[in-house]
Amino acid sequence: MAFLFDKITMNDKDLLLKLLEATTFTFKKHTNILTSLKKDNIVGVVESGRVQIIRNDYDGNRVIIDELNQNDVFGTMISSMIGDNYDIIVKEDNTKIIIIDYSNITNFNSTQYNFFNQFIKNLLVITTDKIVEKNDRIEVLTQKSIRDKLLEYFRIISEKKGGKTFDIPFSFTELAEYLGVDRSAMSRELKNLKDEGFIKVVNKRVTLLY
Amino acid sequence: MAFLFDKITMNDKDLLLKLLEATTFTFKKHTNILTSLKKDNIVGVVESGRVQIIRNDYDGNRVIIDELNQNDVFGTMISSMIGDNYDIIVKEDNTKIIIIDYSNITNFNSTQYNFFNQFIKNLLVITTDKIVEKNDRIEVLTQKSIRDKLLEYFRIISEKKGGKTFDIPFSFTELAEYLGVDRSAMSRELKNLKDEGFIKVVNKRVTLLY
DNA sequence: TGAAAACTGTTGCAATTGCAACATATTTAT
DNA sequence: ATAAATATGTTGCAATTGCAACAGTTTTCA
Repeated sequence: MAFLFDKITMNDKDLLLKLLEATTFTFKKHTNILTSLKKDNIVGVVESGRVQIIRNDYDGNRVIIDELNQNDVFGTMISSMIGDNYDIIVKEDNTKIIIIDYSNITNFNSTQYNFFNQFIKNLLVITTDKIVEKNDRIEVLTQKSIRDKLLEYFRIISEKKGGKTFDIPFSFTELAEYLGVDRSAMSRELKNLKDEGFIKVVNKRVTLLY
Repeated sequence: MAFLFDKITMNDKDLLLKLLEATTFTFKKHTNILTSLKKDNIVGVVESGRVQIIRNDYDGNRVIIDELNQNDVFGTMISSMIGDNYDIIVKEDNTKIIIIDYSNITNFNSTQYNFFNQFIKNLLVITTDKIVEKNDRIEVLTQKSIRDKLLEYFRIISEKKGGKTFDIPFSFTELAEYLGVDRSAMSRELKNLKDEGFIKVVNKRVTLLY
């Protein structure tokens, strides 16, 4: 997995964060990070813990837009979220987040600091990886039936892990949100897939039987 | 809109493209670019013309993953597409595409070339913009009904344009693919929205009446 | 220009889905 | 340890949707 401070020494990282005026925050579980931020165009790095980017529909539906663990990077589009029913919710106590003002990155004059170049290259790799992830999800979401959404989702995970057995990194409630379908309807369709012998499900472990 | 060669002089651009061993191709309409490429991890820039990134389902459904016009950037995840039913289809005659090997960008040592830094910053901005676009589409796709998908899609366009009237940049056939729904069912729901007085549609011009 | 291809609008119908409303089970927080 | 909060599994039912099959229109291109 791409890491934002790859190929940058510890010392250079510290200097870089100072030059970019980065700040580290520690959050309690359930905190909504957005309300704690002053700037609206930032890059966030999860130093430890876990957060989710959520959108709440006008009609009460939740959508998990992103799920972020240690070393994951988010942000740079926060400005488009403010006042638009987005939440960035901390899912673990003592989650530590590094916040960098995005304009400090794009305006940074790197001629004197070699490692900045590596930093921005890393950031580029991470954002392109993220596009691939989004494309995967779009592929899943454009399937027409719940069955096809599940099978497409399983196919993609299975392909990544390189095997017919894998763990779902979600609760079933969250999986339904990820797929954009009703939880109970998904539950029913999972049962159908099991009964018809397409898959085996034990806890969060799925095995494709075809 | 972010432009890959922003703040880079014409001369520097030419030098940059030479240093990155970029190649320009000219394609005829209907060409599938992927089959013409040797490398599988590239950045493409549409110099002129129009292309679409399409995925064909196993069951014959098309999904428009991306739609690219002049100056748009694509690629960097092509490797994950090969053999996975993706097509990059040229939609206009004489479409010109600049192809850059992605590894030439990440491995480039920029200490001697100042403008490379600007280039990679531009690329970063473009990819983050693209993430915002993907998030928009995900938001649309996670709506549960065709009606809500349409309204959410209209809401986002309307918000961008800053007005209740706007043009749909798709054919209706393509819009249905973008929304991941059946074309005729979408057609029916559009009619319902019109009949119920929520929207007005003249050709590709939509007006929100609420 | 003229034929072929692509797009659009419409409708009946069967299949799928969301929703609501439960009962249990599991996890979290004090 | 216990109460509260979340998550899970299930089902009936009404509403929505995909699909198929048309006819008519517009666009493409040789």
